Amino acid sequence: MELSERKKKVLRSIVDLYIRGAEPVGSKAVAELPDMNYSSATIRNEMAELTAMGYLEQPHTSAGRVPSAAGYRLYVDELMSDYRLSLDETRSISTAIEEKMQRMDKLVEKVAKMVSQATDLPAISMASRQGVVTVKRFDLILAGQGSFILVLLLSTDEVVNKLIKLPLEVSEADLKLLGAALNAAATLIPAGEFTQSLFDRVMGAAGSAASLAPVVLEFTLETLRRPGNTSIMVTGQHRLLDQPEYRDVDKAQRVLTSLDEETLANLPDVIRNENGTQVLVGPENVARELKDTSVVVTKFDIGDGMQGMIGVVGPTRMDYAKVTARLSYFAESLSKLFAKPEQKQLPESGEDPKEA
Amino acid sequence: MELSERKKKVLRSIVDLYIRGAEPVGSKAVAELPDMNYSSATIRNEMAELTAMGYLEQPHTSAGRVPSAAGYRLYVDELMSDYRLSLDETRSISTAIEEKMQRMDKLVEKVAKMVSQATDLPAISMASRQGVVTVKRFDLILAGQGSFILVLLLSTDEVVNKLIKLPLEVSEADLKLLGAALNAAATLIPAGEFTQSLFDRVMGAAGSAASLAPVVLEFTLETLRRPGNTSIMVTGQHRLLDQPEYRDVDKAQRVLTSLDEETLANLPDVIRNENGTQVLVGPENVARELKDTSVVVTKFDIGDGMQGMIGVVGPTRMDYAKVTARLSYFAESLSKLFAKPEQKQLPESGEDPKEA
DNA sequence: TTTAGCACTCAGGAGGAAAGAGTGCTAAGA
DNA sequence: TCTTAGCACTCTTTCCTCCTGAGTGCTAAA
Repeated sequence: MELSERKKKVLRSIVDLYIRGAEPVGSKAVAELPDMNYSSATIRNEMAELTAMGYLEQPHTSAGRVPSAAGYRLYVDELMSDYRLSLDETRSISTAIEEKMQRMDKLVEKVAKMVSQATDLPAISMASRQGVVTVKRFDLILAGQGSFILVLLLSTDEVVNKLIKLPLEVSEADLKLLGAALNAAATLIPAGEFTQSLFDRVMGAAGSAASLAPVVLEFTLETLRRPGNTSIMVTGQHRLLDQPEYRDVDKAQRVLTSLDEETLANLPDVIRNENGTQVLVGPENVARELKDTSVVVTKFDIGDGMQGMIGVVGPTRMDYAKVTARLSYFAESLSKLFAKPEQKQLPESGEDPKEA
Repeated sequence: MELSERKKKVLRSIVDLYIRGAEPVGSKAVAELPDMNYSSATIRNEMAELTAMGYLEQPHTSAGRVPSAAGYRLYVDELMSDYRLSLDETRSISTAIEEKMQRMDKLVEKVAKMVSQATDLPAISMASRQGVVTVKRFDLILAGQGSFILVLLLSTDEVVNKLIKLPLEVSEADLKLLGAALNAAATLIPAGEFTQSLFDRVMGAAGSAASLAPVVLEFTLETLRRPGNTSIMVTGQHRLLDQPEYRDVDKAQRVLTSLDEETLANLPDVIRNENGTQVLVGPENVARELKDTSVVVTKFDIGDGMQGMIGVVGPTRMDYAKVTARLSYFAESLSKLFAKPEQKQLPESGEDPKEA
């Protein structure tokens, strides 16, 4: 059933007011809004109906109304006005991103911090491999007394290295031989196809370096198998306590705990596959502990089979418009950054700074 | 002035009781302890004196006593009984550590998680270089169309790599030339001595690859300069909220915030240089925000010029004996692990499992 | 269809009394 | 001289109760 325009307007106003004030909204407050040309009694009737329809809830008889999960859902999907980032906001996000980020996991960490700071909420950041990874190239570098460096160039263009120490002396020639054997037999092979016969083949071809092969292959296998979500990072937990709904320590703790635990590993499953920003309102959420909490997440492309995800966690009452806008901007900026790593371009935006 | 044995016994009992109960301790509670053979009145007199001496405090007239910072200090330095780890505890710590930890920063992360779990408090973990770092060896590996991998073997035996993409084509010969130039001119040179003339020398010797030199040298310099504390990690913040003193959200938030911020960068300065476990009681602490909080830290050796540090943050009332015991055990285990990476030995302990 | 008015509900704060915990002091006992 | 029992006193905490005010739903009039 479609809502009347007026009902939508009332609902939107209530959610907006509730987002700012964190307190149940009464009919009078709504009636006093500048462009609301009805009396509180009229609003009251509308509110009663919206409550009956399940979009609003009443904490108790004589309190105002609070949006229900369904109410938020509607708000997020249809009612909320676009939040335009101000020039200042885009600028500070952009310069933050431009700081070069070296490694994958450092990136995840930094992005999480920036997002958390930009939204004043705890943030999640994650980077994961998509699809199957293989080794593009093996390199072995002698590093002195019985140790060498193994360098793997992966199909994702990640470079992984490991210093391997062995009790026996290793010669340059041995390493060359082993390197050739590995590059011949084990490149472009996914983890699933690392069979015993592959091990045997490498060891056969490696001649005097055969004894080194197992260590190298084990490490390679481990690297290729490493759980898809290479790194995940949560920061800014303390910002949760800024939110009035988490002045209740128990509530706060439940949420913080489930952020700390591996609950978040499930997050990817919940996220729809499309790109774009997605809002998980309260009960739609990953973990039961998060049922009074909303999660806003966005995916972005890192290129080369890697996918990134950033998100924030906050009260269902959070300012979806603002949070969504900032997250999207982040995601967009990051995608562009990775698309053309040489010429760090950032999306144009914020020409007309104003808030909605 | 030395305290009488009885005063010490009373003080210890009060701290112990307060640690368990988190509530001011009255004379009656102390008198009722199994091996306390005095009446509450006697205890009361002792308590009055201990209060006058500054070891105890009274929240208000009719509450029991609470240890003052000086009281905790004395407790930690002299009174607390050794906490013997139970067999179960040592075992679970040991197996946790035995899981191999790949990279330095992963290690820091894992250790922090384990410590936090073992102590039920937020934990800090940190690994940092000691002294000056240099490059032991440069390697450049061709990686296809205009990109190559730079591999640095540092004096700490860390291996750092970076995939460098350049607009121009790079030839194998160029890389060889550049590699030779780098190894000749820039190995064993600390960051402080990366002068312009060194840049010039490398570029001169690199011939046709001269244009690649600056990128490589810049990255090297950055790596060598990277702040001593390579990685720092804080986890388990949510456990702080378990402690009754942090049911006060504002207090909790202040502490969490200062954990999140870079306040911790100062930690190394505060820590005495000796090894061993150190307790920072309340006001002795790093940041003003932590004045109602204690920090227990231990250093451990990672070898090769790297130093590790683990610690926990909790209420001044925390169970120092237990926390100290667990931290020390962790540190000891980790040191041993790094001393002989091949034969993972763990310290013997917990033969006689019992709590003090 | 909208609005004014009114009776009703209920959370939250203020005030006050009572309970309970703990103290310090005094005087008696070992 | 040291220890302990007893008691008056202090102060927090808890539990009432009462009151206020915000907000509602309903009815009747515009």
